[in-house]
Parts: sequence; structure tokens; C-alpha cells
Amino acid sequence: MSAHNLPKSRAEIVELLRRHRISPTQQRVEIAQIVLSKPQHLSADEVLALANQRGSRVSKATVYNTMGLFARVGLVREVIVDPSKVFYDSNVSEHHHFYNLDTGELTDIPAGAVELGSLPDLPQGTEAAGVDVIIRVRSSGAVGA
Amino acid sequence: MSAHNLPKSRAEIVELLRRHRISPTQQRVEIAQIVLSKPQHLSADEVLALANQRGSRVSKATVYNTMGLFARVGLVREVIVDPSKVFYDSNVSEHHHFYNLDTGELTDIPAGAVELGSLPDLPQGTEAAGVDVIIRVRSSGAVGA
DNA sequence: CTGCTTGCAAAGGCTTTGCAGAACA
DNA sequence: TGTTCTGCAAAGCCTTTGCAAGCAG
Repeated sequence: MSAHNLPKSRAEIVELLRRHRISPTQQRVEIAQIVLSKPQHLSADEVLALANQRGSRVSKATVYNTMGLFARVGLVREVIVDPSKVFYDSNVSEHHHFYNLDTGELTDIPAGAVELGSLPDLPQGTEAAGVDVIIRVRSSGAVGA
Repeated sequence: MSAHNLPKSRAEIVELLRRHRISPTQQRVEIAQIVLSKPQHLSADEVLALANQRGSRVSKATVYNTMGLFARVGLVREVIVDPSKVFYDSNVSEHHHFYNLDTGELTDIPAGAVELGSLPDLPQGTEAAGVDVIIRVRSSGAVGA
């Protein structure tokens, strides 16, 4: 599963949203076009900025609603690496991340470059919902404290 | 390295702080006693609550300052799993976490239960600062949406 | 003494919420 | 036409900051 090949045309987006039982309103389609156009990591604020920049009139509230909705249905993945903001990753296939503490840059770890053996036993009464691996890095030469 | 055996006596705490070049003020010692007394995951708010509950007069600002300081010197580890708050882990040795999305509970993954092969090549110009593995789980039977 | 710390309250940044008007089916 | 969605602004939560008073060495 997974591997939508990041559609672009309005029609494809509409189709994609419908498939996820999301009614394709104008704003959702615009946001989807922006976010799903290519593999990328965007904060809510960046999505809003890109939308405005494209001339779409979308409000902050709608961006949050929409990204939350997309995350819930699996169109995007939330990446939690920074306490101050959530990143949305348009690449939903299984992969992990580097997070640069100095620049705030979030990048993908090439698929298969990190191998988790088998999952450990989960706490009793729980089922797995996802595995995140984050490798925090620092720009070489960056002065600490 | 690592493996402080979670000291308890005031004298040990003072000694520990000095070793980390932190001047052992009354508040820092109290907070350290609370936090480092055993392996645990606490939010800033919980640290404050525990302090007040013990009769220590410590302000919220001081809790944040102090936990930030402790994290910087490596006395505790920040765990970022929830966009809404930071957890501080008194267990500084290398290990990973389960995070229960339904209860907000953060628990340790037994050492060695997760094996990362070798680290992948880091982005150019960066050096590793830490690796976090978070296995998100959901209470079995919890109803989604 | 001199500087580092603390505490209070205000400010700040991200996200959520309430509610009226607009769009969708 | 009934329901769902949008947008604005206000509210909320966690965290940081400014500044005067207090403690450490």
C-alpha cells in the first residue's frame, strides 16, 4: 500500500480526496495541491504562506483543520521533532528523519538506511500505531553554548 | 559513560551539580532531588507540582530555567513526543520510548529491545547529536474518531 | 560586595475554539 | 434546503522574557 505518486492535477486531487471520504472543497483542494505536489515537510504556517502566495484565500483556521484532517486519514504524516511546531510530511511511506537542531531543517533518511530489528513487545493492552526514528544532528562547527 | 545511579541525599545532589559546574542553589537542589530520585518522565508542570507538593517554594520560571539547564548539561534528557509539552527523562542512558497516544503515557523500551543497525550517512556538514526512537501505541479497544 | 538566581507577571508563539456567514450536495 | 465548511477573532496552553529583589561565593 501507500505510494500515491503525489498527484498534481485538480482532478486527481479531487479524486484522491473523495477516495478518503473527504468532500473536496475549494480550500481543501488548494491545500492538497500545495502539500501533496511533492515530498516535503511543511509547518502549518508554511502551508498558509504558500497558499496565500499562490493567491488562494485560505484562513489559518482552515489550514489547521485541513492538515489535521489529512493527517487523520493518512494523506500526510505528522512529524513531531520540535516542541514549538508540528511538521506535516507529504511522504506517507515508511521512512525516518534527520532533524538539524541548528537550522530546524527536517530531511528524510534514505529508505532502508535505518534498520529496526523486530519491534519489541508492546506494553500490555496496546497496539502499535507507528514508529518514528529521529536522528538529531548539529551543523559541524556550530558553537555550542 | 552515563549511569549515575540516581543519587538521593542532599549532599550527593550538591556534589553532582558541582560536577556539572552548576552552582547548587536551594531551588536547583530541590528540583534535582525530585527529578533525579528515580527513573521517570516528567513535564515541567509535573515537576512544579511535585515541588509545591513537597513544600518547596519554586516558581514556574525557575522550573523551566532549571530543567533547561539540566538538559543542556546532560543531567536529564528532553523527550519530544507530544507537540503540547516536553518531557524530561531522568534516565540519561541510551534508550528509547513507547508513547501511548490515548493516555499520554511515556514508557521506556527495555534496553537492547530495539536495534538500530549502523547509523546512515548524515547530511553533509552535520554531526550526530542523538537518536530518538519512538514507538507510538494506542490502547487496544480505544475507539478511533 | 558583585554577579548569578529567583519570582512574578506580562508577553509570545502555535494551535484550538465559537459562532455567523458561505459553500456543498 | 439541511448540513458541512470557512473565516475571523478571541481564547488557551506551554514556554520565554523583563526586571526588581534575594542568595551564593
